[in-house]
Amino acid sequence: MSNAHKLALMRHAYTPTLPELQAFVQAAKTGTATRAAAALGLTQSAISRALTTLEARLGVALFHRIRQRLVLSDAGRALLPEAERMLADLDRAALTVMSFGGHRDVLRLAVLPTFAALWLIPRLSRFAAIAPEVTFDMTATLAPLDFERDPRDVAILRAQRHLRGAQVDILAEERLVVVAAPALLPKAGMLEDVDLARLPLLQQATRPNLWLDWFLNAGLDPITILRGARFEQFGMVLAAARAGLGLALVPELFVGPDLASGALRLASARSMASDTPYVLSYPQRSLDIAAFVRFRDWILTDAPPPVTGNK
Amino acid sequence: MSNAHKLALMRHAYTPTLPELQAFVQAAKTGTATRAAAALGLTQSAISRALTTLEARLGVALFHRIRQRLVLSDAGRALLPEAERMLADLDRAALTVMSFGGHRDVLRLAVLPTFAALWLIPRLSRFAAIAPEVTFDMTATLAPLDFERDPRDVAILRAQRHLRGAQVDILAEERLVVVAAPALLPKAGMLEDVDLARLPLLQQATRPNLWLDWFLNAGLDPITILRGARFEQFGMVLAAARAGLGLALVPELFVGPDLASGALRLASARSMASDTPYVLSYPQRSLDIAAFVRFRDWILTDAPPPVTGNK
DNA sequence: CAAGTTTATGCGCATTACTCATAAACCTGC
DNA sequence: GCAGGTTTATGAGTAATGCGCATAAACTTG
Repeated sequence: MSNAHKLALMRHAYTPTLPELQAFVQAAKTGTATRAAAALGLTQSAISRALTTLEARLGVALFHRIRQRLVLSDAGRALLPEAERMLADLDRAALTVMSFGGHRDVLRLAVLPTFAALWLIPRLSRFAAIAPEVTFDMTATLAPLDFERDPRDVAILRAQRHLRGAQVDILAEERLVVVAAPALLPKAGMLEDVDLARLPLLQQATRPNLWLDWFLNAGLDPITILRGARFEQFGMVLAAARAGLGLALVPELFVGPDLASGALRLASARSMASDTPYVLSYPQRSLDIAAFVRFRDWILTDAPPPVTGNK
Repeated sequence: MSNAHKLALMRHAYTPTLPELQAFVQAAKTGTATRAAAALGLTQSAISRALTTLEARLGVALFHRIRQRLVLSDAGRALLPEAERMLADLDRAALTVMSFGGHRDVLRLAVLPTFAALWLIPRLSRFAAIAPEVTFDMTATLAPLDFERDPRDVAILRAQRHLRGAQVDILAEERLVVVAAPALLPKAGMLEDVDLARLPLLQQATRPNLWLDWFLNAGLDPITILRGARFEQFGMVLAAARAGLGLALVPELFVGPDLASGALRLASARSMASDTPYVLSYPQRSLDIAAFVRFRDWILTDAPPPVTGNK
């Protein structure tokens, strides 16, 4: 018997099984084998048996049996967060992989949520038309990825031109414009800054300085500038603007559809540049993926610029 | 049938089993079911069967079968790092929990490796005498822990007096002394700095500035100061010093045993203070653990100070 | 004290994991 | 081109595991 074989047998003996871990986690969370059984669709004796075999194989008590309750021991307390995470990881991994079904090439992207919703996803049909065999696994991110640890293929976010461990291509500079529902604006023309300041200003929680920057030279007090409902994502801000709740200062990239439909109008003739562009960032290893290379080439050259102004 | 029951059945259907994951990872790494079988102590048909059931339950091909080789598909490529990590996590969690066996209370500590080896562990017998039911799970660390993510109970390291998300108690200020094997030193008296500089100076890789700081006012060139064998941990530095390889500039905390035994002698009459103390850091939740509270009280008040000089 | 709850366990069955044997496909050296 | 050796996939059957049913014992509650 080879050493690998011996090691595999030993590991098989002490490694908990999934049914055991599932029983353990539910018993730990509910405090009784009976309730754990209900949660797992098993009988109480199945749970009891699983806990017994788990404790036997690990050689340690995971629970104190105290007056018909299962109370975690120190060992059980140590195992619980790790078991929960492992079961969650397994579930997530399974669901992630299952989403690959039916497609040959899958790109895994992490994208700023509103950028994804308002800029990228609406354009994906053009990419799908030229590369129908490629599909996407898209997740939201607000921070750069560490591609040495993260299995994803590419990130799209606002970032400096250089990121550690990644190549960076500029997608678009960010320019911010002021928009509002037409009902909130005069019938014709644009508003001056002093006029803008009289209206409610919708705030973006992750970009709290935007209105301060906009009104930098307007001589207004910060209280005036910062009052207004606060929302966590630009998508929410835009929804509030469409609802007539106030003025929205948002990336020009995001307002094409609402301007085109008339749901929103520009409220000021000027715009404001941001110092941080939207970028595509990806690890060297992604260049070996044909689907990624096609996507990158498409997004860098073929994606048309955003639409601005009423048509 | 309750909703929880229905969900459990669905999840049971799509969740990979451990044998399936193990077969998948080995097949992915070796490229053939035959070699995976050898690694796992199973037959080739067991591997083939496991891969088939895994792909069926996930509804996606994890391998391309290309001329009698198993080549990972995109889905397989996505799953592999996660599956490897999950199996490793499970193994580590099992081994960690198994080490709790036989003890009622376990403290999980992360400690600087040399501090553990030379200061803490030698004193643990005194703590064990007053708290025999407490045992330890001790790991090495060089960096502060993020206690929101890390399940461990306490860290002992050199750090500033304030750490995010942790309470910090000062254990000891660090003072550094110069020691050497007696054979390397004159029969009596201490050396002046100019005399020290003529001897080989043992370097500590993670503390490269120590000798620079020591000789700050000695007017020596850096080349003289920095030459010498380099070691990654103080334990290694001390071993080299005992071997007569040169002078060691090390924390006074660590040299008690060697000074007491005569294996090392002080080579200079002066010492040098460091600006960063050794601290105990721990999250609020650890205060609910009786064993931890006893340990903290012991180490802060009862642990005797280090021994300095020949006795 | 009765009725209802819990856990642990004997017994037996259902399901899963695996082996053995083998067909089919592929590879390599001659 | 062929023999010998490799691989995978699969039918058939066995071993191991997971689980349900029933129940004793212990505990809880009104």
